[in-house]
Amino acid sequence: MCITTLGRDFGPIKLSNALKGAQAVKTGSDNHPRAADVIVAAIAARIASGELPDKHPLPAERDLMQEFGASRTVIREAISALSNRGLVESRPRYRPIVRKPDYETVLHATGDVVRHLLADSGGVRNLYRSRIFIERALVREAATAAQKPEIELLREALRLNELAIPDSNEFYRTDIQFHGVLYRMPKNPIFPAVHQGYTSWLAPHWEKMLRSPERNQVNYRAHKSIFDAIIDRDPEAADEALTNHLNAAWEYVRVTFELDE
Amino acid sequence: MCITTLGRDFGPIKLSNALKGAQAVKTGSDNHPRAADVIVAAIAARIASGELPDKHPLPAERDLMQEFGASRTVIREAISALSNRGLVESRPRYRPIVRKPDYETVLHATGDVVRHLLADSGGVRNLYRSRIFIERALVREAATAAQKPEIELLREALRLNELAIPDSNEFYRTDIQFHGVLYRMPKNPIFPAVHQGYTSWLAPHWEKMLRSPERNQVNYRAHKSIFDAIIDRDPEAADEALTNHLNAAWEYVRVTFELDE
DNA sequence: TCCCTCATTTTGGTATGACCAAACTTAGAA
DNA sequence: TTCTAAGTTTGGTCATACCAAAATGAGGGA
Repeated sequence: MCITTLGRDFGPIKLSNALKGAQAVKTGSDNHPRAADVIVAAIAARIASGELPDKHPLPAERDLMQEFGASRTVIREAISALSNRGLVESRPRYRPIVRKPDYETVLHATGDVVRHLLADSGGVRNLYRSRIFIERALVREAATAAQKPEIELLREALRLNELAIPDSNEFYRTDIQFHGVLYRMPKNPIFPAVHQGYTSWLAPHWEKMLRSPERNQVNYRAHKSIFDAIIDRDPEAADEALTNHLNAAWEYVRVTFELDE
Repeated sequence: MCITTLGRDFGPIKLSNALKGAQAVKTGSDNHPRAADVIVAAIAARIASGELPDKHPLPAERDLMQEFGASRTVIREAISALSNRGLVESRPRYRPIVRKPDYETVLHATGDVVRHLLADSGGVRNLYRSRIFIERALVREAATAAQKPEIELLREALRLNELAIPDSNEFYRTDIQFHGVLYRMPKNPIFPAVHQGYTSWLAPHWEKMLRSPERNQVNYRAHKSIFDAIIDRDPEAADEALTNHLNAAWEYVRVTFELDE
């Protein structure tokens, strides 16, 4: 049992200043001598080196505190930081899972902040405009340099999209897939990650939109004309088709949400 | 004074299961009934609403614990989370400063993870390739639709770049500025943020590279040909000039660091 | 023998309370 | 009035404790 005074610790104790400056040679960073940071760095290094393999659980907090000679408070703070940075994935009562970062992780970690940025309509608009910008470049590239296998992937995605016209949910899914093929064409893992970012960040707006086989039909035709322009090796036409398609979609969202511009 | 047993708390207590499920109606989220999350959300909301204005300090931890009726542990965890997400900026011993997120904040918050991704040469290459991809689209856009004021900005940046040829450090800076004008042209805050991401992430590689007035001269001429193509309204030429410029730069880095491909 | 159930042990989530040192505030000296 | 020193917050850290859910293991039924 523990018998203590109930008072808080607002009583200052004045025997300080004796051995000042001897505490933190740890971080090296000028302005961040936090103990947790060292641990974050150490664990991050282990993850990077593969010593803590992907998908494996982190050691127990109580083990870590022994290992690093730190209090549980600090360990938890470190784990929290790792989690927020996306290096580990921590569900509420489970062992945090190591997650070697990939570009999707980065996007995922930022998701929250981005959602904040989208609070005002201008944010959504900017994000969407950037998406148009990227995709225009993607279809141009596709029209210029797409190889047969990629074309076939796109054709297949288009076919599935057509089949899904009657089912709006399925159409939504295949729609994303179709655009996803575009993002995979440059064979650069960054682009699919960006695509996932776009779809997940814009999803709240898109999903609330009313859908219908008629709308789906319109969108499918847009996809088809993009595809046709690509196999025709006509970047200008592809660019224009894509631009029209996405602008029309934006217009639809704009009206639905009664945004300003 | 406090008289306690020295043993840790590994003694399990077995009178559980009685009032289970009565702890956390708070978060609403299925899998994250963490107390800290509620507080994070609450504070984040205040920041978004402007109740906690940008650049103002957060309330003291001890005040927050009263306000939310939570322990200091939880408050700290919440603040740590906010900090990692870039919503507040916390220097070691100072009051955390509220920081309304912008796109640069997002990039900044991810910086660490991205640096991890760049550990292997493939990461750098992918990032750089994505940069080429974006900038190609940017110069195309510029050549197609740039207005006079923007052209003048670009001209000025080019002029400063030329003046800086003898001074490699200055040249490096004006080089970045020149490209920066390109990123600002679409009038979308996302692009400058991306540009900053590129420059800061790639900086470790670029800065170590040996520079010389001769190299600067080459790069300046590349910038000039890009600029010329833009004022000629020739997207193809601009695209090609930019591609050559960045590929040459990559080649230079590749050789310097003896990367694989 | 194998699967399911239940008791036991770990382990994450949270709360207290305490102490230090650096930042902040303020009152008094120059 | 300005500078300085004392006093007061306040962030960083530690140690301890308890709860409840997850993980584990032992025993019983199919």
